[in-house]
Amino acid sequence: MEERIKKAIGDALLYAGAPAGTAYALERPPDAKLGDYSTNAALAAANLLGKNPNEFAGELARLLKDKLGEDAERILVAGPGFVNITLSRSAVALAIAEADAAGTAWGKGSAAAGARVIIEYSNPNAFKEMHVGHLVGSVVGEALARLIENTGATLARATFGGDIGPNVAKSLWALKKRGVTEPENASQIGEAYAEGSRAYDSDPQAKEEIDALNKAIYAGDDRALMELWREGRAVSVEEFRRIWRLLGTHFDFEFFDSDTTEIGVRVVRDGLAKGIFKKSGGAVIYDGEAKGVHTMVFITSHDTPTYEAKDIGLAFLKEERWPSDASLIITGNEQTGRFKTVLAALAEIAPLLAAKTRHIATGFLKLVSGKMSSREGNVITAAGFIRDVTERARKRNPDPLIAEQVALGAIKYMILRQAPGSDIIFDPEKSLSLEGDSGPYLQYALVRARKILAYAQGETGTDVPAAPYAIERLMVHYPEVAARAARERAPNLLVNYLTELAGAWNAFYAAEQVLGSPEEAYKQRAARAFATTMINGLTLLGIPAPEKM
RNA sequence: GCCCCCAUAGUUCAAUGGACAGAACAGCGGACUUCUAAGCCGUUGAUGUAGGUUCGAUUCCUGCUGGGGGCACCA
Repeated sequence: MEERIKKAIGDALLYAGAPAGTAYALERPPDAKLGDYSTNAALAAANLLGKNPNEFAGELARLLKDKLGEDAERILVAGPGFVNITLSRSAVALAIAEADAAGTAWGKGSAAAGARVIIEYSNPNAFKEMHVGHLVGSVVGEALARLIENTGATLARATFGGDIGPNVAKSLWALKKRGVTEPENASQIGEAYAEGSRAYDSDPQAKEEIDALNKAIYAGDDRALMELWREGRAVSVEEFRRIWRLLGTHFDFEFFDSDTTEIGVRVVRDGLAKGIFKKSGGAVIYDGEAKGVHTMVFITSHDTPTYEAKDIGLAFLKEERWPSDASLIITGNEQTGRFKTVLAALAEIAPLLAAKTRHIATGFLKLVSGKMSSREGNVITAAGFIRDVTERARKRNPDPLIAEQVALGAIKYMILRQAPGSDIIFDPEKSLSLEGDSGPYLQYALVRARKILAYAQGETGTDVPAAPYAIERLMVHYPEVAARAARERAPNLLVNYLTELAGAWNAFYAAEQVLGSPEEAYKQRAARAFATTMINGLTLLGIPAPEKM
């Protein structure tokens, strides 16, 4: 529908003498009473042509009436020169029939058809537990992956975990001290990390031992140590996979630090020879000040690579394993500055690779009670958080499977409702609430529609209402919203839309009887289209669509 | 010290340079033997501050105030 209108506007603008490629917006008017679509095309073109906006809008409206024919019921000029289009009931009915018939294909786009996109997210570090912060990246990354896939792109999901470096040494040091040779579970390793961190900061001798361990891990010669390292890593990764499964995500590539050090060091040394990097105090640095980014160390004076060198290595490794047209990296916003430096350096080493790589920051998850830190051992782990919310959801849903779907819906909604990048503040008590503007609100609206459809026995009433219901007119916009959320990498646009859609459905549900009504057939189709739209939308966000609640 | 981000109802969040700044929670007031209450309807309440650009600024620019993050051998 959107495309048809865009084409009509484009043709009308050309006919009216506006320059080709005049930029304008086609959007939903602020009030549904004004119509289904609104454009500022007349304002934009009149400006360029030096004409009176209102007169030009009138001209555009007449031309559009001609072009759109029976699709438009009303085309009016409003305000400073907006042209508002109200769809005819046949055009709305057509869109609803399309939604109903298309099923899971409803809302699928083709804007990125044929493109290969690799997206990196979640990025937990082995030898630590995943905390609620990782939940943000995992949820946002998966939603973006699905949104982009929905526009026709071929997608690869990648995650990049730290499995080497001082943090790992801290954990191994404590495990060794406890005499552990075969780590049993992730929380044991998480505790060891906290213990090692504390010792590193307070005990000079421990610090020395840990630094030595770190070098030994890079060297890889100590067989017993490497065995413990492998075991510990395996236990960590197994737990990560369990949580990813729970969250409905999976990875085509699980990269580790240890995979990227060699290639990273090689590329940086090569760049050093070309003058891209500099030696400074024995370290290899990228002097970013001239480019307005932070100067950072890539290879330390102890000859070990920093995360920056590993990120460079990873960029090459990804390209080698899965050549792409676009590469997205999702991390917490505290890494924004670091990625500016890494991408500035990469732009000098491999301009094409850098040009297609984009860093996307997610917000920090903050507790009302203060910042969390795995170093201080007062983390809320991802697994523990999900468990708590699920427990809470069980009060209303004895079925553990549904409780889990509701809990995950609540958590994901909380994360995805905000514009990506802004911090998420939550009061554990409040965000556990399943009421109001929330995931369960969307899920519940869907369940109500499913209930009606399940009760339905045939279709008796065949009357057609005089005007389309608000819920129908809202559904027409679903494909545009899904496309825009993908284009702008902003899942919150879809979340907001679905919330509005659920509200419109609930209002319809309260005001209209479906089963046994004179318009039963018509209303059943609207209910089916709503269920289809909601299921597809929730699926794109990675929010479960329960059968019952 | 330098760099980046942010500031919107009491609270948590929305708002491509456009129309009357939207929701939700909390508050206040309603409807209801229903396919219906995790719901529905009504209502009170906000753009930190001083300028600038624009026909039009929450949005762009500058100063100020307040908050967060980052800044060479950590990740």
